[in-house]
Amino acid sequence: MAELAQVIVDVPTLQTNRPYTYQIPERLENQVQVGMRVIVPFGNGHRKVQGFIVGLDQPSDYDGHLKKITALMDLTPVVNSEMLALSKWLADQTYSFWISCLYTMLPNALKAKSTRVVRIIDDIDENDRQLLFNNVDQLDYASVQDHPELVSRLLKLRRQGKVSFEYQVNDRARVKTAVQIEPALSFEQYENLRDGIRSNAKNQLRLVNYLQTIIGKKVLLKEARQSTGLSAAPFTQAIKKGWIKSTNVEVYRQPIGADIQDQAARNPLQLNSDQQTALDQVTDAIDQGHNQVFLLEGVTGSGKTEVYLQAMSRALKNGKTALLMVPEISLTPQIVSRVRARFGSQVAVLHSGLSAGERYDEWRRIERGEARVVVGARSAIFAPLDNLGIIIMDEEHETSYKQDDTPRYHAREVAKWRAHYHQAPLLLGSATPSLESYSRAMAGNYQLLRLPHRVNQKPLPPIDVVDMRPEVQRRGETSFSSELLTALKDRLAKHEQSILMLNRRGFSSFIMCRDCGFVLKCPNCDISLTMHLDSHTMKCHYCGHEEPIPNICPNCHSRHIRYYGTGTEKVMAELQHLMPEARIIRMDVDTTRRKGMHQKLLQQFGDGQADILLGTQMIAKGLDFPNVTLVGVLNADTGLDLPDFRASERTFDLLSQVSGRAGRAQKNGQVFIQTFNPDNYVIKLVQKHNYQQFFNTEMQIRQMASYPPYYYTVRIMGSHREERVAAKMMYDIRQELGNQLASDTIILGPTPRAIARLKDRYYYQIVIKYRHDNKLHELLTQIMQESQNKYQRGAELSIDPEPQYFL
DNA sequence: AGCACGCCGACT
DNA sequence: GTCGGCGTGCTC
Repeated sequence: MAELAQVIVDVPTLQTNRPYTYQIPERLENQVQVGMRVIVPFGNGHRKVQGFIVGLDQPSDYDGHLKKITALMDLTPVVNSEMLALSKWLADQTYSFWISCLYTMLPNALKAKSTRVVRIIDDIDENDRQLLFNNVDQLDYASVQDHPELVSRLLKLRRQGKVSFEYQVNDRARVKTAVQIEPALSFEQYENLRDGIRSNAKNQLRLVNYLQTIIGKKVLLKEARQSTGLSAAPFTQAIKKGWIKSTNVEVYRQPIGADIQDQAARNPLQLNSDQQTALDQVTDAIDQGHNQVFLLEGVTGSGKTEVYLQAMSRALKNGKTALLMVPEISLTPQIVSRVRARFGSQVAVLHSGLSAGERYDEWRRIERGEARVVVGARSAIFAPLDNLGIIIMDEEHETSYKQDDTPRYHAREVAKWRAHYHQAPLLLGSATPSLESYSRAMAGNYQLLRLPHRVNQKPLPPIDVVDMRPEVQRRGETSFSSELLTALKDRLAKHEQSILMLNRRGFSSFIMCRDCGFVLKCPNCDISLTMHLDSHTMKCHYCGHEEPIPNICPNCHSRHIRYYGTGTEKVMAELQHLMPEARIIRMDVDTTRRKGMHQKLLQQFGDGQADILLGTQMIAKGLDFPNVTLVGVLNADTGLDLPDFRASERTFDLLSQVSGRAGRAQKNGQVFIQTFNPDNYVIKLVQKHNYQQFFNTEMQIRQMASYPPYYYTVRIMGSHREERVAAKMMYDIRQELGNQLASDTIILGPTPRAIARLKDRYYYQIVIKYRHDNKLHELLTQIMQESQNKYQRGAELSIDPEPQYFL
């Protein structure tokens, strides 16, 4: 029997980021297992905290007094051995706390809330008793903690031994239960009963009739009431009289819409030859348990989803499970209902709209093996599926798969880890693959699969690039070229719909000439400079280069150089003025902030309640409206000149995706892209629908500038309330790195971040670009470890591997 | 994070 | 001379 347990405690700090050894009390000896949650005393005050058992009876060189585990929180482990290993790997890879990784992988309901309670243990002054405790002998610490004078009184009383501070850990993981009933008597016995019931006791008679129909079955009380139309009272009576047996059973919370299925999608569709070829390769890997990565490059409308569904179906047939990842924004009811139609009740869906309880229930269905198919957004990569047969990641290039909160993991990397663990294939799908993935496919590390044709046999819509420079010169400031306006009016007359996208990325931070399209760039890095209004300078966030804000364009000497950007509100007003009779729906962060609004607005547009959908990037993804025949991009440039080496790639993705929204069904579509840079290679290649050539061009640029995928990158961020402390820390780190890294490793910075001061802290960063550097990871881990003691108090350090933005 | 220990200013 | 300020270090 195990006597000692290694526990990771819920204290997310550097110094406590390791297992602590606890004694297992005898009464728990037979129950403890690795992966269970526990409550343990921690620290001087013996305060109670939640923890996870990560090992049993492992040797420890700690020779102090060992405390005992207070309680077990679970009957079965909530973290299996795969997840335990994954959490450890994740903490190491992302330089974050083990405990944070464990919580990231689990539903929120499993993170206990702890409370402090102050209790009177000896006679205290009557005044104090009245004032502090309101004449009861117990007090919730949270209610006084913001009143320093009350807190100090309490601390004094504690020193005198008159009150004690106690800690409670409250598990929030609530299992929902419902009453289930079962007939307790036989058919004949109910017949006999009936004779004894007064004929005007209609409800009782109806109940007996009903019970006779469900003999041998168990039914939820709620359902029984629905079928009989009876209130709860007759059932309660019947239970008392022994006519019915009742039990409490566990039920799952049903998210709204969980029963919606797209009936038309129930059966597999006939695949075209491209789809079939792709599927065959994937199913081979599934059958053979081959841990291979596939990259499925398929233009918009090429039927990738059907390939996913049939691959998942194969995994299930082999007795395995399947995981489909979709970006949150594309996780629409349409796609979910399609998966449900194919796989029925075996499907669990994980998305951000679920309540904590619903998410916990879906998680348990997966964990117990009741749901063998999981569809979900980023965090679904941690779904506790056992025996995975395939992992699919749709829109693999989407930046939302990596986010900026710790642990800073990329879902694609976690997917690779899990696919390897299960010896299963990983299928990455996209119309515009990330350069990282595509270059791996080119190098033969990934198997490339291609779907170059749309399933409806229609060509991709023609794209007109509209040069806005003469337009603005002729007509003054406007968001609409005459071409686009004419086309919009034409659709309105034909009762067809249009989508207009306003690209707002990078909104106001860079400067562009309205006459020639010139953008100020860094002479060292070839990256747009960012405007800093506080210092009245243009700064490069890579190398720190700085110059004054120009008044006239250095290229054409025009005075129309200014920061660039327009809001949807303003465009909406202009459009309404130009086309007073058009019905317009505006979609941006403001109009979709309320939960469910996003879906509702799309629904309205889909139902034909508006002629034009005007929105930001969020309208580019996954929408499929057959009546949309016109797509307009109002300002294609905005994203192009962001001070970000991925700006071109993102713009190419975005413009390609939004273009794919036109002409999805029978009617032909058309696309207008308005730009001040009509000669830019990104715009030109979007126009030609030529991903391949975009890839080649962009790769050359990346190679010349030593960016990914030629180099790996890491960003180190340091902050402090005082600027010079933050700067000093980062220069020290730079020094320490300098002498120890590989010769072709490039260290950029330290530079102040774009938002150098945030929440009264100053931020500095170092960016490291490297090819092979076997010392780097270890060195960074060490720097992180040491940072606590080495640098001034109040200094914070974080490390972001492969950051999405360098801003 | 939260608590104790420890060393300096304004009070009975 | 003491109460309590928050800087520093530790939690099995």
